[in-house]
Amino acid sequence: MNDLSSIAEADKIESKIKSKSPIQLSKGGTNLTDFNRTTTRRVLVVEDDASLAGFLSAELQDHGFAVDIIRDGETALNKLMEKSAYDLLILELNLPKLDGISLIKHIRPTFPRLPVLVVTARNRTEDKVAALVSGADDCLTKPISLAELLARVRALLRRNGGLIPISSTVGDLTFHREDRRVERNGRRIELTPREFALLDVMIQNAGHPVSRSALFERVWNTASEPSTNIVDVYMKYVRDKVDHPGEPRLLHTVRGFGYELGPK
Amino acid sequence: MNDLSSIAEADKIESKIKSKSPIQLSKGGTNLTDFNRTTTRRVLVVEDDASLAGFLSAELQDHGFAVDIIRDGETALNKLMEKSAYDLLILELNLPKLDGISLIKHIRPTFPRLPVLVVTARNRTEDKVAALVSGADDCLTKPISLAELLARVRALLRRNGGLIPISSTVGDLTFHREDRRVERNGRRIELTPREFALLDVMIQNAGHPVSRSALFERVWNTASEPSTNIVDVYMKYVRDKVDHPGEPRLLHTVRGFGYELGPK
DNA sequence: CAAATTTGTGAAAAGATTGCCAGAATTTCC
DNA sequence: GGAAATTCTGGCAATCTTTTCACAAATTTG
Repeated sequence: MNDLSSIAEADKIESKIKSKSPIQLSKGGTNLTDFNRTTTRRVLVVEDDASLAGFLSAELQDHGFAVDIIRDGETALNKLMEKSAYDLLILELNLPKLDGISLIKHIRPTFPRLPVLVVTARNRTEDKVAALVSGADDCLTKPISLAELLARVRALLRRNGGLIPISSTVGDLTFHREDRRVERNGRRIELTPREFALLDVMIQNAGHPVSRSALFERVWNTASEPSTNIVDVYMKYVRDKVDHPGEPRLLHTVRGFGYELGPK
Repeated sequence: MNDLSSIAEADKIESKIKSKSPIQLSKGGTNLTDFNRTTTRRVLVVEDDASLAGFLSAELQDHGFAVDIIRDGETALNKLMEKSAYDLLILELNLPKLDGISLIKHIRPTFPRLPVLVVTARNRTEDKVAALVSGADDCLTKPISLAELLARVRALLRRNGGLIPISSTVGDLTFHREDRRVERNGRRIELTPREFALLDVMIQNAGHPVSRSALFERVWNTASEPSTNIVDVYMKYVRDKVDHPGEPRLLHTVRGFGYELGPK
């Protein structure tokens, strides 16, 4: 498993592969957005068409995911129930033994946060709606575009944190989750718990703007909007510790939206 | 026609539209702060039964949607063609002048992605099938359950996974709705909230001209006509960032009407 | 071609958002 | 309990965004 192969490199491969997309997508996406990931995301593909399953599996593995394939709904349900080790479920709707929608309904109570990406045939939009109504998180229509698939898989994994890497690196900033150690350029950065949580969310979304409300929800663990400028204040605290004068800035403002972490 | 069009803002529109004006039920109030969070979704209800139309409209509005009601198919078609200003179409099949299925067939070529939710009477499964075949995205059977209606409307409008794609590509321009990222040719494009909303509407209507008033309605979230050249000014801002000198132009002027996004 | 209409451009005023600070409230730790 | 660290609030200043308006440029019309 070529786990550590940087995703940016994998994206170059992507552009070589002829896209099976109906729409011509831009060349490769030029994704500088996923920085070094140090843990593997585990994906369960439940798909009864062998060739599509093979395609999905190969592409996802090329992009650094660990993939298991199961061909029918019943086996998938058993596997999920006995082993809750997946970060994402990719699901065909027409499945032998237990259809996709029933499968979602069965697993949702047990795994309320597991991201489920549904794959449907074209012209079956009522299925699509039914899937979303019954608890799928996202939906793709055949024929599947590789770029779109990867974009959505990443978006889903990013949304609720997915599987959290033990350590991450953005530019010259390293972030060690388990022992709460943060360094930039060898210099140790001491963060308070909230500051750490804020930088954690930024790290998990490195290269992507994060909205102020998303930050508030995840760092302050609440469902409402911030009623004060608390997010901004903490962003300043973290900035003061991370971005020293003379160093290139890592924490950028996205005006009217939120903040973004990344070299620029 | 006992229109409820007692809303002041409707005045200007009435004078401009030649045929019978639809009931204007959009709630006014351009709130700059909330347009960033959640753009108000605009729903067109085409329903000939006044009481059902009223019910739908009231409930949808209570849940934060802007709703217009039209009572016959022909007027609906005109309104849609004149302004591509809706995010969702809710459609009765039995309509005066132009039935629902014909309406769908007429608008699909122009609005390939507009979500259409059809409402049918019970015991008319052949209608249901016909509607789905001819391009409807989902189907509800009377009597309508409110929870079901809202669930399906939301499913259809879901930014990621519904019918509106998480990211779109036009030529070498890629647009990531979810995380507010826009790139052309690998070059990152930073947009202010309004610029982003404007480009979003253009992207959703790529390949088709969008009228100036439709842009104003959707980007500025209002029911009236622009009283200044604000749309043109913002189009220039977006152009300056998207169409750099030397690159093929993507944002074109459609004289006397509005603008169109697309390679050409 | 000139007049009329429509669209593009620059600049400045008005409006909003974000940065920053000082101090108050809360929690943690001894 | 008290000191220290952390978290939070509110306000003002700096910065950026939005809007308006006057005029220039482009296009259509007569």
